[in-house]
Amino acid sequence: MARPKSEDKRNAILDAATRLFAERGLTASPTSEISKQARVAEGTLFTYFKTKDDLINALYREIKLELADAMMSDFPRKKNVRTRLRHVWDGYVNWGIANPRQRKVLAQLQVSEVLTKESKDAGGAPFVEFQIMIRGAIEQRVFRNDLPVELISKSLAALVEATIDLTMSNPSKAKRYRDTGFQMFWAGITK
Amino acid sequence: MARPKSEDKRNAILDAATRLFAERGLTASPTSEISKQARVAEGTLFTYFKTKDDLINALYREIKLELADAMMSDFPRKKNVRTRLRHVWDGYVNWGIANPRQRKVLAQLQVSEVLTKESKDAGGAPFVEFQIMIRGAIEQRVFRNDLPVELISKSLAALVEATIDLTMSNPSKAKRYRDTGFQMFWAGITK
DNA sequence: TGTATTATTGAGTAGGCACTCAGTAATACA
DNA sequence: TGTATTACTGAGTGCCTACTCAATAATACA
Repeated sequence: MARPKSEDKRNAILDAATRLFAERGLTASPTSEISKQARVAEGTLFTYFKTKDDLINALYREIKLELADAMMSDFPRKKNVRTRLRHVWDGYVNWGIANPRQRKVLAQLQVSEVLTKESKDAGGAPFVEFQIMIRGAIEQRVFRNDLPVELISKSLAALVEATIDLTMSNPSKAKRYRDTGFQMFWAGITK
Repeated sequence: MARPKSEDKRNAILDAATRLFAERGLTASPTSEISKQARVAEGTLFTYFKTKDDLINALYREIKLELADAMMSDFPRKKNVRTRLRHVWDGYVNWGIANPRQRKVLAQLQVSEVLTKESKDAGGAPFVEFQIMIRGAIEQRVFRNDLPVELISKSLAALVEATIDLTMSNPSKAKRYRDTGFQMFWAGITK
């Protein structure tokens, strides 16, 4: 085994990358600066991640996992569809407000050209339970006719994003935006 | 006046940039490659745009203008709100399907760190008429209570984007997606 | 305690990039 | 036609970047 790698250092590197990526963008954040902020030598960064692209892909998976966690923890499996969707909605909104940097980085990563197909698949994996819920609800005719699964999940994501944006620029109305946004979403998908 | 600049060359540069940015991303598209594809010398690029960031900002405005044009041309000012919104919806969807590259580039630009505040303002300007329509409809109580203007415009954009994504991956259902998406949007915002 | 293995360091390297500039060609205007 | 002005060219420049590597230190295990 010899000397083991340190989970702390790995996290410090990912944290530093998150901060820099959010502030300056992916390509304006050199590995020299990332390692400096993480308080490790530049070479160390490359023992934890083979290339900068590797680091970026790892960060993507990490953030997706966190987000899925925020949405699916304490998921009320026994309750009705509306309640379950509302749970997911709130989890997403709260996560976005509490983690603006990760959210900003995620937005950059999703349009970047460096994510591999494997990373994209891995990023979607934690959301399977959510997908299954949607499919179940479609079969039970909870939603309006012929709504494709993707339209539902994408519009949820989209409306949540809009809700977070609004809340960030006017935090005192947080509760109202969260309610209004969800009502809008629910009215859109049900008959 | 001496020798004038050529509108053609300027467009060729912007076109080449659009193609490259869509395929490889902003930062993986060197000015040497852009000028090569535009069939001009690299120096020429810098007589039309002072810096690469300048070029990017100019491209952003150009694309936003095209999009606004697609949404607002033949705008039926006399018809009711639903019809007008549907017009805008269709214009946006059709533009996105017909111009996948520009759409992809726009997505990249919007999260990039190079857009100036001036460019962002300029990019929003062509959509004022749309904003005015929304505000008018709110005053006339067409929508459900207390919907913020931004939530309406952002969710329109978001649902259109989702609709376009779906259509691109399943073109035979184009018409259905367009209808379903809009119905969903309309049901969401009205009471 | 000794040893094999691996992490850590940071100066060094090669490659790529945005941008320049001196020479040349094209155009507007007198 | 002549001239002033400006566009056009592409080799050249200096900076910055991702990544390497030889030396050193830390750890697991016998």
